[in-house]
Amino acid sequence: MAEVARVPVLLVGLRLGPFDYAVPEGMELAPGDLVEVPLGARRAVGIVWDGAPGGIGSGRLKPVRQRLSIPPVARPLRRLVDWIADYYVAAPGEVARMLLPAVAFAPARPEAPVLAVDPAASLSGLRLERQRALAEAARAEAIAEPLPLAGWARRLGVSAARLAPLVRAGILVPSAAPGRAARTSPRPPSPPSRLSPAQAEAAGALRSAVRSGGFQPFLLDGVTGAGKTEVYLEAIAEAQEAGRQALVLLPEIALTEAWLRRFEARFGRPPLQWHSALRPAERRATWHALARGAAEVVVGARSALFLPLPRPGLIIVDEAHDGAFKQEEGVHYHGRDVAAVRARLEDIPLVLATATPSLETLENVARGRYRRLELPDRHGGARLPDVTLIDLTRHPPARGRWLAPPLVAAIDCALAAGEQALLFLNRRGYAPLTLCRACGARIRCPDCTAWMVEHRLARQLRCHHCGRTDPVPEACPACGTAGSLVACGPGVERVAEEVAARWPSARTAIVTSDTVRTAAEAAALFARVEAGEIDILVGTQMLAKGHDFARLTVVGVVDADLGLDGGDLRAGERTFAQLAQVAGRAGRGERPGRVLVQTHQPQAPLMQALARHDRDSFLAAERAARAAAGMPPFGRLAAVILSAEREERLREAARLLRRTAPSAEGLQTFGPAPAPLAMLRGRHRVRFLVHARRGVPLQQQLRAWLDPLRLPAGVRMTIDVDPQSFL
DNA sequence: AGCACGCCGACT
DNA sequence: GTCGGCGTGCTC
Repeated sequence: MAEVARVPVLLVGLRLGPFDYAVPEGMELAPGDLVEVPLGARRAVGIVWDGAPGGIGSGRLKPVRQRLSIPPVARPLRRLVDWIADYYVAAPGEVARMLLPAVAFAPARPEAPVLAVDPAASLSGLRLERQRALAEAARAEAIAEPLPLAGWARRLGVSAARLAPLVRAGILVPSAAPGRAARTSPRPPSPPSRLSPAQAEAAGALRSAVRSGGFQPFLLDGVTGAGKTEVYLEAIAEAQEAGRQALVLLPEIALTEAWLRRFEARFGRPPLQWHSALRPAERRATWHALARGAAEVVVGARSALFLPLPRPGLIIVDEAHDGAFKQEEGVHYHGRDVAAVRARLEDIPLVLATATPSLETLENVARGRYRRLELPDRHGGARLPDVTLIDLTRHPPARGRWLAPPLVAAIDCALAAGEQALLFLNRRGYAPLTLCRACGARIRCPDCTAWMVEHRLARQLRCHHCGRTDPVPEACPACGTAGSLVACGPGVERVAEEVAARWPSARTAIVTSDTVRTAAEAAALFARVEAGEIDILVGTQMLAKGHDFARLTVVGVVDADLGLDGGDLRAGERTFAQLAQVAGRAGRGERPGRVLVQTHQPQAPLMQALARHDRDSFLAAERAARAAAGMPPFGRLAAVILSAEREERLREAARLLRRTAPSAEGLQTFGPAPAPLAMLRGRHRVRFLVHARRGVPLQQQLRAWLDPLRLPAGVRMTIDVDPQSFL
């Protein structure tokens, strides 16, 4: 009997396979093709995978049902799936789901025809006065670029139906220049902004790397305000000139208005965007435009790493130190590291841009794997701000207040000079803790090991871990005493309250994920800041990133010690980066900036290094400590977190893991320890931590340990290789 | 991840 | 006497 042709198929979204399927007579399948296959009683979507099929008996083979008309998954992306599954100890089918967003399955919609005003057309075909007025208005718009009908309707403030007579009368005519092609076709870029010698040198190195191609990783290392963006925009220009696509990753795309404006200033049009706030139609258009190679530049959050790029030329990770690149749900991956692997698999240059590189990245530089390009000075002659440490033990704020006298004085000065100030406190809400004066009870989340945080503006108590919200109670829920609840400690809302009391005429804005939810809101806010309509900004880390406010001269850090408790491996590194970033918002324009840092430990090396702008000596000390302890990047960690609703099931699972835990040469397993969030969303959690010396095959050990285990029902296991946060 | 199969409590 | 709870196992 003739052997049936078979292919391995990776089942998308399933922790299975690849499975073999029979290829029906007359169907042509190549690796990367998307197919629909039968799976038990249901149907599943799969990707034809590479390599030899498995050896399952041909009697059990089922045939592929159909080949889907979706652009196939290119080989570098297939290898990326394999790499991620292997490195992060995940199922390849689960990883594969990340490259097929739902919109990939919706066919690209045909482009709406675009219309332009025919200047020669006569208005005599219009009978009604209001139609003629509309036609005049359309002419007056004198829009160079043709728009689809809906675009004209928006522009003129009428419904699309009211424009129909104008189309019939030949005033709005189909245009030969299609809108989308006009937006994406190569156009000579405007002359680059003037670059400093250091910028020009870095840009030259990047341009030549893009020109020659090949995997070449760079660290673009420049102080805040050094003009890193302008440098890598030159590399993007080079990619465009070579007809290649560029991918730019930013930590929080919703706040990239300023970035988009700089891009548009350089290239004359915006790039495509990819982030969670996109509407489905935009998503679909973007995905398909990239897949068919029509678009040149896409900027996005970490999920943009998995977009199809048939002609890739360059990957940039901006603010590469940022913790937001680490995915903490589902497949735990680090966007920065996956970007590096994708660049290697695509054989193209990679640029990590940051003022505060991670120790991991610096180690790659030290070992000669990454090339460092340095921008030591601020752009345009601006100086780095003066950083003053305020010793809170010597200059305590008044009781119930949070701003120490020296910081108040500095803000007084700035306001008197018509300048702006920023107060940074990485704590949302009004107060992190509410307690009862009568009985001492503290209000906690019933589902998490966490306090409920008062949000006074929203009149709610919120759990920042599970999203639970409760009304603020009138009486203590424990003892019933009315009016006994008091707010403890400051959040941004409380600092803003103090600001309002102290500077009643100052215009203040609170900037957190609660108050600024969308890109449009962020854009509107930052426009007001630039127009001088805001005097004092009070906000969380959202304010620390990338913004460039020319009239902002004073930055106050309300509590610099906040990130340091908790015994996290990277607490120091992260705190330094965050404070250096927020400090970097001061004095970016012509006026010099001042940063005032409130701390209880001004003598701590971290604070001293911050005050002296001496990043490198701080990092050298951190590096030495990590090396001595064999901690990353001089050794590796993986966390295994078990969670269950029923505590006894969790204990049972923990005992099982403990009993079977690997201990090999250079490998140690610690735990079970209660996870720092011992309860999250109603599930109990414990954590194991595996430490491996350099060169020990960590993932192999994890698989050998965990794959054969049969966990008790209801117990979930999460593996986090290279954990960044220790929650 | 689904979905079927299978073995023990409250209903028509 | 059945409906249904979810624990267990399987899917090329």
